[in-house]
Amino acid sequence: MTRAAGAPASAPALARDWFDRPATTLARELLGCRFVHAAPDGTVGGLIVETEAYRGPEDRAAHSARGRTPRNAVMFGPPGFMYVYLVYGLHHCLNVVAGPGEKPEAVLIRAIALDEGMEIARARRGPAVPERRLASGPGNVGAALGIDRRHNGLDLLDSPVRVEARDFSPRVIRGPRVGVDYAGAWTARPLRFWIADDPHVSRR
DNA sequence: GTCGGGATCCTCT
DNA sequence: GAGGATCCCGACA
Repeated sequence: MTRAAGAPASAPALARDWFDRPATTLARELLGCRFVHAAPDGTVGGLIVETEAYRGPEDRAAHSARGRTPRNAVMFGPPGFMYVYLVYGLHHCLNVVAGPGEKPEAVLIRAIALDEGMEIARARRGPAVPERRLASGPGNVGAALGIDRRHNGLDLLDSPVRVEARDFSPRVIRGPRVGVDYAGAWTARPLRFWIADDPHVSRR
């Protein structure tokens, strides 16, 4: 992956239509896009390098599999919104709601290669954490970017959190998702996507 | 109201 | 590789 060092280039935020497609497609297309959170204590952002697609109600691993609830209601809304939830009572996982239309699909952001606000991320994660692990793994992404349940339901087109178009085409590898052993036939489906040879990917 | 489980991560062995 | 941390959510009574 090649990209100029130093200050990240500014790219236009993506339009609603861009998010309006199945999670499998969106999970691929999000790789290489910049994810940015302009928090009150500073801006942290970087390139998305690892994602997982969670399909509609038929996907037993997806939170939408058991129907609409107060927690997962955002998934049942329009695409381009954030779905944030707490797992294991500790970690906030960050999803982008996909389409098509209001089909309850979403893409989990599993790893980001930070290129902005590294010192802020380190302050949140701890001084001993190596750079490549600052936002590697879904729980770490939430921690590094300062995302929690207060961000659930935010519009990526109109909030301090946004996604910017990518300016290159990464080489993408796909494989089974992580931590969904309970999902029957869906466990082995290759719905996890990552950029080949990127050191920030959580499980290589 | 109660209870069991979970889209994780880190430390220790 | 194993196990603990930690608490919200959803199912059920």
